[in-house]
Amino acid sequence: MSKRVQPAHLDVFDRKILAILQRDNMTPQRTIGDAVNLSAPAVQRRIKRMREEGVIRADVSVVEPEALGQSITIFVEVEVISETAEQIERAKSEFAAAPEIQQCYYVTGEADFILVIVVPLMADYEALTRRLFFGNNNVKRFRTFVAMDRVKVGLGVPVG
Amino acid sequence: MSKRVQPAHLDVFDRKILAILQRDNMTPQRTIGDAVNLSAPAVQRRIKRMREEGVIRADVSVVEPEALGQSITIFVEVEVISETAEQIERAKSEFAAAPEIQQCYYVTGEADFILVIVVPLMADYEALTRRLFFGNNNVKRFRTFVAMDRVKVGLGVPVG
DNA sequence: GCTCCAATGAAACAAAATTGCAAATAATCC
DNA sequence: GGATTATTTGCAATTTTGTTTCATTGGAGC
Repeated sequence: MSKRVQPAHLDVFDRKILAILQRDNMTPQRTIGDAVNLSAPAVQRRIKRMREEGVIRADVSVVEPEALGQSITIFVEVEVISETAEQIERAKSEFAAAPEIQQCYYVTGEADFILVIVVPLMADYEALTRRLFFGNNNVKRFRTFVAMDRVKVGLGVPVG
Repeated sequence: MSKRVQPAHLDVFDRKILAILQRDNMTPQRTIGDAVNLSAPAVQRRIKRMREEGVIRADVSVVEPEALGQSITIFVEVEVISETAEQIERAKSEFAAAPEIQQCYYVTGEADFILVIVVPLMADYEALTRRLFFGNNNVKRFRTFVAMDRVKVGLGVPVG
C-alpha cells in the first residue's frame, strides 16, 4: 500500500536542507552548501539519500490553477453508508483516480472522506458529483464548500 | 494581495510541459524536449516565460511528513462570528502565519475557513486549538477531522 | 511578393551536478 | 584510552544539464 517512512535519522544538516528544498528545490547545491556549511557534494549525497529513503517523495512545479482555466477550488466532506474495508478501498481508488480530485483524505469524525477538487466551472463540479456521489450508492451524503480565497496553499512540513 | 494570473495563452506545448513538470520538475529539458517534440532551448524559454508570468508559481520538494516526525494531519472547519472584511483579513493572516497550518482556504457554506494542519502529536494540535481558536473570540466554533490515510496528496492541476 | 515579428534549432558556452579518491571525523571494540 | 573500522567529508576532475548566441524558418499584415 503506502510505503513506510518511519525512523529517518535526519540530522540538523538534513533538516536545514529540507527547509530550503521545500521552498525552492531549484536552489543550486553550492548555494545550499553555503547556507548550511557543507560542500556541494555533501549536500548532493544527502539529497540523494533522502530521495532514496522516501523522505523526499517528489520534486514538482506548483502551477497556478487559474492559469490553466481551473479557477474553482472546492472542498467536499463525504459520508459513506458502509465502512467495510472493501468498500473503503474501493472509494479510495475511485477518488484517487479522478484527475479533478487534487487531494483525498480518509478521516475520522463526522465525515469519512475529505476531498479537494479543482475544476474550471461549477458545471464541471456538478457533473463530477453526479458521477462520483449520486452515481455511487454507498455515498450517504456530502457537503460542499467553495473556496473564495486560497489563503495558504502548499505541502510544506515544519522541519522542527 | 494575491497576484493575478490572467487568461494565460498556453498552447499545447506549454500544457504538455506543465504536465511533466507537475510530476517531476527535475526532468532534464532535453528529455522534456524529446517528449513534446521541441528543442531543449525552446523548452527552457517556455519554462522561463511561464515562471515569469506566474503560471509556475513555485518549484518545491515534497517531503513525507512522517519522516520529520509530523505524523498527524488534521482538517478543521472554522466558523467565525463576525465576517467584517477587517476580521476576515485578520484571521487570514493569523492562519497563514502559523507554520503548522499547511493550507488555509476561505470558503462559502457551513464554515468560513478550512484548514489543513500538520503536527507531531495530538497534544500539539490541542495546544494549537487553544491558541488559535479558544484564544480568538471571533471564532464561533470549529470541527476537527483527523486523517487516518492520506489517500491522495498533491497540488497537481489538470492541464486538459 | 515583401517586410516585420516571433519562435525555433544547432552550436558554443556557462553552470551545475556527479564521481573518484584521499583525508578527516565519528563510532566501535578490545 | 587507544587502535581499528566504518562513515562522511572536501577537493578536483568529469559529465551532464542549463543558458546564450545567432542564423534560419514560418507566419501575419500589408
